[in-house]
Amino acid sequence: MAPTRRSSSKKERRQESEKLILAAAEKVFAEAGFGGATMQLIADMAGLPKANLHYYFPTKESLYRQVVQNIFQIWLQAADIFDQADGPAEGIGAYIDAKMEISRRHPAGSKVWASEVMHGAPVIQDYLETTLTDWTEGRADVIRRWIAEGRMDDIDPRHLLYMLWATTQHYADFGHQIETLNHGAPLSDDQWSAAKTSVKRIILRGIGAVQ
Amino acid sequence: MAPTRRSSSKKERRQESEKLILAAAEKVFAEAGFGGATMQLIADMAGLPKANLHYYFPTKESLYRQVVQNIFQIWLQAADIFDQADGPAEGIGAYIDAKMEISRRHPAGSKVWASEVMHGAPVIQDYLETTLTDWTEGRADVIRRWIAEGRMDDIDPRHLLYMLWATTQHYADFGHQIETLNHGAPLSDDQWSAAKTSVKRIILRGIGAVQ
DNA sequence: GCGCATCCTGACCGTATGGTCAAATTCAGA
DNA sequence: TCTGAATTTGACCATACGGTCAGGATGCGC
Repeated sequence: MAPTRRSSSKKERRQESEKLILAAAEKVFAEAGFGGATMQLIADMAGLPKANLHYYFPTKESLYRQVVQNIFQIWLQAADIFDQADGPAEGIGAYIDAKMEISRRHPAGSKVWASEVMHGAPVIQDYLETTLTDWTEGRADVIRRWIAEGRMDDIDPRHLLYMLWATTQHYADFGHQIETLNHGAPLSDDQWSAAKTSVKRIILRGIGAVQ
Repeated sequence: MAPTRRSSSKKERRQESEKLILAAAEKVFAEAGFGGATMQLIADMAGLPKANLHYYFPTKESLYRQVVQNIFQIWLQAADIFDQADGPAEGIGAYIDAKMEISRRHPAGSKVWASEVMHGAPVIQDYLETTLTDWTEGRADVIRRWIAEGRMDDIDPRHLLYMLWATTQHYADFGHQIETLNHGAPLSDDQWSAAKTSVKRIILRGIGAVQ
């Protein structure tokens, strides 16, 4: 009745190892890119011998694929907010908040995703064509409904979505540049808050959803 | 009096060779990242033997550095428009147009720049700290003046600039994603035009520079 | 035509990388 | 305590990469 020790079953330990490796891999892939990352570096960051990585993930590419997929999941979750809102000011505002928070808490993931897409999405092209396409069209419909209801200006939903993605992810992907322009210091709580406010204000007023 | 042959002096030929190599390098670095790019690939794309590359550029890093610097120059040139304008609607509008055009005509360069910054700007950190910092502060002053003159709302100039960069460069850096969401086709002339219009409309109204 | 500097390139080298493997270790279940 | 499956790991391998170099080709100035 008590085959579980203090903390872990066999499966749990396996999942923990995978999680540890994936976290290290995300960092290294973000910092060096797929080509610049080495299994040795990831192993060192995870505090494991290199051969152990290949026990859990047979190839570098399979490890990378898993990292990218995990990021994509986080992306999609944050997007649910969009639907639960009943108007553009609330929905898009909450979406901006959520994506800014991801950029702040999960910058490495954002960079890996950006890198993957920039290089032509060699690994997750199928996701772009299926899940992302579906999601985008769904949200575009919501936006079109808002426009039809007169709750915002007549803006092309696609370009609005691109702007939302671009603006929020910029704070993660170009975080280093922003930090440099901030006298070398990471954005403070207040500065992050100001960033969110600025982005929301400009976009929501820009599409005629407020005022 | 006619030491120049049909087309080229010694120096001119050298410059042409360097240009050819730099063009190939930009493409390969954009597609594969610094780590994923190989001198052999660049050589093949330029139609030259690998050893020839090392004659013009001693190391991979020196070649990469040159590519990044060239992109930065194009960036800065486009920014002059900002100053020549006498108000935010005109100045920022023209800046958006210019940067969108660069994203369209020079996507590889934009990707290389994004990749460089995302990886912590190992090669052009000094540019960020000097030239880009100066440029940014100069433009922020212009924006503050416009605000003081009541020609636009009171927006933090930094976050406005980040939004301009993010939005315009997104069309280059995430061009593949945009293409996929456009049923696999590159944006047409009309779609590019619509993109520019959307971006300008949202931002200029968002900051209270028009209407 | 000659001499010299520039330019070009095939062959080569040391290193680092992704990946393999077989032997050692751990550990749940009987 | 015993057994077998899961896990861990140091040593190893083939390959690909950045970079070198010596020798050959080219073309300008005289």
